[in-house]
Amino acid sequence: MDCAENCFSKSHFLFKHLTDSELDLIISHKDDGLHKRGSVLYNEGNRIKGIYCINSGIIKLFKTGVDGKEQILRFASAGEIIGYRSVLSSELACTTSEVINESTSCYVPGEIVIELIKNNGDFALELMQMTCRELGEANSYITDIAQKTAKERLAEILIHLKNEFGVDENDVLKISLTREELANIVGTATESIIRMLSEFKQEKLLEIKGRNIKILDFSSLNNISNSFF
Amino acid sequence: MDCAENCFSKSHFLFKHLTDSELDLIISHKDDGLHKRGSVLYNEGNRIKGIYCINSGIIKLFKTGVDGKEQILRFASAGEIIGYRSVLSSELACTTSEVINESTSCYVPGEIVIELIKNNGDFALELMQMTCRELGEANSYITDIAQKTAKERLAEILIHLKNEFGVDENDVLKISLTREELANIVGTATESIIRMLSEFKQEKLLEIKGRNIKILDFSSLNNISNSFF
DNA sequence: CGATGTTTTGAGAGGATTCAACCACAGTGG
DNA sequence: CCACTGTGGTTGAATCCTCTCAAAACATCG
Repeated sequence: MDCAENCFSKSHFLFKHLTDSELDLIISHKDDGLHKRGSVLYNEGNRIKGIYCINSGIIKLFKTGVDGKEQILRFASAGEIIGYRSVLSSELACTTSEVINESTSCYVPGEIVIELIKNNGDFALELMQMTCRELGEANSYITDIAQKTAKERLAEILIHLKNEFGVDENDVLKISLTREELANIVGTATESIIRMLSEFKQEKLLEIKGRNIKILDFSSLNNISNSFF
Repeated sequence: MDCAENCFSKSHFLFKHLTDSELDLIISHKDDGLHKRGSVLYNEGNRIKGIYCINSGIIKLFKTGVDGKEQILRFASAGEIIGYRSVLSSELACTTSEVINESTSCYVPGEIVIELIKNNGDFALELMQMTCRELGEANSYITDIAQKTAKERLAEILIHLKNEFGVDENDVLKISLTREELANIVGTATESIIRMLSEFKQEKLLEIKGRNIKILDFSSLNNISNSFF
């Protein structure tokens, strides 16, 4: 439950830039928490006062569209931070963050983060780089979703999920999502996901048992996805 | 052609945080340029060494999809800066920037910007806020493009273009785009844009003369767009 | 075991793309 | 001067991809 391992240590890509006293400052103000599947760290539209550093588990970040349909924008797992966008831009939260796999995280008040940005140039720069990378990924996804077919996008997402979360000892994707959640990433209907998954299964690209997905033919899937991984 | 007015002045949202000596530093290293319609500041995949601050005109930023189709991600006009994402994340440019309306801009070497981030906390914070706002917009657009129909998106874009660039004395949108460019924002086919525009025209929502678009019924268009402007 | 949520399958409707042909217009060069 | 060329805009028809709706199978859990 303590975030010292995955977050506030010298091995963390972002917090490694902090001095010992800055680390002490953050640690003395942080607030650990354990969150079960389905619980929400913050809701779209909330005023967020701090950031969350994820120590374990998986969080999904999504927006709610006009008809109430979720659009999943990204996931966050060990070492990643969420909520910083709203804290830094002084805007309301533009996403809801909900736990997918039971998660421990710690909350750090926004003033502390802003203080660190102002006083520690390396920290500021690293945080900026992180934000810029995320923006680059968002731009790519806009292009994909605007131009690719649902099937191409599903193939791409499956590859992405493997790269981001890896596989277990049986080569099964570590992250397991409902069909609806997959649909809410790809931006399509649940039924379409089901049809495409069973199509991939028939073509021997995947093996599926419930929510467990095993990629059998990575390169064919990669070809279908039309991307450059 | 001098960028002192729109960029490097105390009235600029970002550069106002600089001290006089920092402003002098940036001004002594900047490089002004005039760019005609169609000219490209940098291409997707380029390694960018500095940022461009736009003094006048309009630039479109787009990614090129698999089949060579452009996806326009945003526009930049007076006072805005482009290229900073790649400079700060140390990644290759993820977009191409092409001039739509003849533009003057000035180039500032990346090292200067990074130096300023490290040394001036307020500047760093403001730049971060700008990036975070852009990220928020990108997230919204992902949701829109994934969930809305092409018609809803077109209505939304038209409203957006009016809000961002305004209208002239005849109430005509100041930014004029080809049908293809509109299609490349909305994420649809050129023919679809043509059909939808003439549909809007028939319903007396718009008046169209070539590339000049005049919004006659803003609120109906806003209703169609299903958004919260 | 019933109750609830998830997954699956089918059929039909609808939105959007593609392809093709055609027009308008501006610029080029013989 | 006029044919030639290229770009941008328009329209129609056929096709295809996806969505929606509905119903049934399945799973999970208290």
